[in-house]
Amino acid sequence: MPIKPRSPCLSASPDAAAAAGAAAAGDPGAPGGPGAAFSPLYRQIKGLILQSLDRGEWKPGEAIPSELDLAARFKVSQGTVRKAIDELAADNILLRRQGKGTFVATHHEDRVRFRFLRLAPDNGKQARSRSRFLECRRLRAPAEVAKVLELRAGDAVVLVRRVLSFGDIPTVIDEIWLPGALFKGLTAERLAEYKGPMYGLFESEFGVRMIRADEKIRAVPAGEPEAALLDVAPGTPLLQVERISFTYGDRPVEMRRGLYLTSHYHYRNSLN
Amino acid sequence: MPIKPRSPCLSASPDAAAAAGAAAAGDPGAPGGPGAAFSPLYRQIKGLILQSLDRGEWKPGEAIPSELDLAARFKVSQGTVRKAIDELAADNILLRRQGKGTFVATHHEDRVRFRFLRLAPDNGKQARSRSRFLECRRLRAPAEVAKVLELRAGDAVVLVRRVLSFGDIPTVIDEIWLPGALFKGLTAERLAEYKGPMYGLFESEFGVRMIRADEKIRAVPAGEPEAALLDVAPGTPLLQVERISFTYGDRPVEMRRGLYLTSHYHYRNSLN
DNA sequence: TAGTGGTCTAGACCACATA
DNA sequence: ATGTGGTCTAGACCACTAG
Repeated sequence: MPIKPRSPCLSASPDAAAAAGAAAAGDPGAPGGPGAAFSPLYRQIKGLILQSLDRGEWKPGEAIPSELDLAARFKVSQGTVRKAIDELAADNILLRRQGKGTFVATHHEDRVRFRFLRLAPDNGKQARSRSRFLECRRLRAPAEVAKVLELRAGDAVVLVRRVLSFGDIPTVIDEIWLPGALFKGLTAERLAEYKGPMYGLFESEFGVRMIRADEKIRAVPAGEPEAALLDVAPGTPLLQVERISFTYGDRPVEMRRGLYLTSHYHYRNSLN
Repeated sequence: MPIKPRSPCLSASPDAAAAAGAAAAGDPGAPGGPGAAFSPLYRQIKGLILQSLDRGEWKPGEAIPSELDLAARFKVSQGTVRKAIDELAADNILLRRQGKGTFVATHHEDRVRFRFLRLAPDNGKQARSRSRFLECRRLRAPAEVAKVLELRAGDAVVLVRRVLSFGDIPTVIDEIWLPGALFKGLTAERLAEYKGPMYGLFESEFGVRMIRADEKIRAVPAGEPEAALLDVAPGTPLLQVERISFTYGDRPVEMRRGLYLTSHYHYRNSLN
C-alpha cells in the first residue's frame, strides 16, 4: 500500500487535518487499490462542495457560505477551503465577489452566455438574437445519441430544432438532443415563451446546469433544407459544430449539432 | 489619491513588503494617475519574472531559480513567489515539476504543440505530419498585415506558404506573415531542414516564443489554386482559420491564415 | 541525503460592500 | 462597524527526484 488514505472531514484525532492525505473526490482516480493517486485535502473539499452544488444545496445565483463557515463545517483551515474555491472559480463554477461573497455561477448573464456561443460579428456590432423553434418532440434515442448521452438504446430523448437569427438574418440552425428523463415537460411553447438564453431555462426550469462542453468543428456544404432555412444557395459552406455538454461529475446532458452561416460572423477562439 | 503605491522590491523600510500595494506590472492598468488599479505584490513579481523571461535570462526548456531563491531575490515570502508562478503555470508559460523545479515552457514537446494545432483525426489515429514549403520571401507589409503586426506600412515582413500533410494526404494550407525585423535569415531551406514544429524553430533560432493566439474561424469554398493543392474540387468547403499570435507583453508576432480540409479531421475545442 | 515543489495551518492586515 | 473575499507572511511537514 503505497499511499495511506485517511478519513476526510470525519477526522479521528483532533490534529488529523494537518498533513492529511485523503481519498480522491472528483478526480479520475481509481478505487482504493494499489495505484490510487494521492489527492490533497483541498481537492476533497472541492469534491464535497461540488456534491453540494450537484444536489442543489445552493442554487445558481445564490451565495454559498463564507470561507470561514465552510472551513468550520469541513474542519479545515480557511486557506484550504480557499484553494478549493479557487479551482472552482477557475472552472467558472463559482464566482467570487470581493466584499460580497462567493456565488454559484448562472447562465442568466451575458458574460456566461458568450462562453458557450462563440459566434461573433465581423464588425463589432452585436445584433439582437432571436430563436425560432421548428420542432420539439420526444422520441426514442437513436444509437449514436444514446451512446453519447450514456443512455440505453431506446431511452426517451427530446429533440429540439431551431433557427437562431441575428438582427433578422438567420444564422444558426441547431439540432439539440436532451435526455428525456431530465427534461420532462419541455415543449416548443415553453421554449418560445422563455426570455433569455436556453441554458438559463434548462438551469431554472429543469435544474440542469451546463458546466463544460467539447466541440468538433468542420466545414460542410449546405443541404437543400438547411440552405432554405438560412436563405442561401445549396452547397454554401457552413460551419458544423458538434457539441457535447456536461454537468457536474462530467455527466453528458446535451448533444447538439449546429450549422453556422459565417459570411458575417465568425467563430472566435483563444489558444492559451 | 485613492491608492498608495509603494516601491516594489526596492522596499525602503525593512517591513515594507507586508501589505504592500504595488504599481501594476503586466496588467492593463492605467498609468499612475487617479483610477490606477490596485495591483498586489504577487502580480508585480509575476511581471518581473515575465520581464526576465522576455529578455532571455532563462531560456525555454531551462529551469528557473527555485521558489526560495526567487523569494530572496525579490525580498518577499515564498508564498508570494509561489502565487506568481501559479499564474504563469496556468498561462502555460512555466511548467512545474515536483521534485525537479520550475521550467520555461517550450514548443519542443507534442504536449505544447497540440495547444496550437487543434486539428484532430476523426478516428483517433494521429498520422505523421509533413510540411512542404511553397515559398518563403521577404516583402513590404501590406496595409492589413502591418496593422495587425503593429508595424509601419511598408516595413519588411516574411511571407511563408506551406502545405501540411497527414500521412501523405494534404490537409492544411498555411499562409504565414512574420515581422521581417525578428526573422532575419529565415529561408525555405531552413524551414525544410528543420525537424519538429515550426514554433520550435522560431523559438530556438529566432528567440521568438509564441505565448497565446486568437483565432477567427469561418467556412469558405476552396478556390482554384487551393483546391489543386489539397486535391479536391473547387468549391469544396474548407475551414478558414485566421490566427494572430502573441509573445510576451501581448506583442503580435505572427499573422496566419490557414485553410483546413475537414473531411477526415476536425477542429477540436473545449468550452469551460 | 538534500533539494525542489506541494500542502496545510495560523494569524495579521488590506480592500470592498453593506448597514 | 461588521462581514466578506484578497494578500502576505512564517513555519511545519509531505511527496517527488536525483546524486
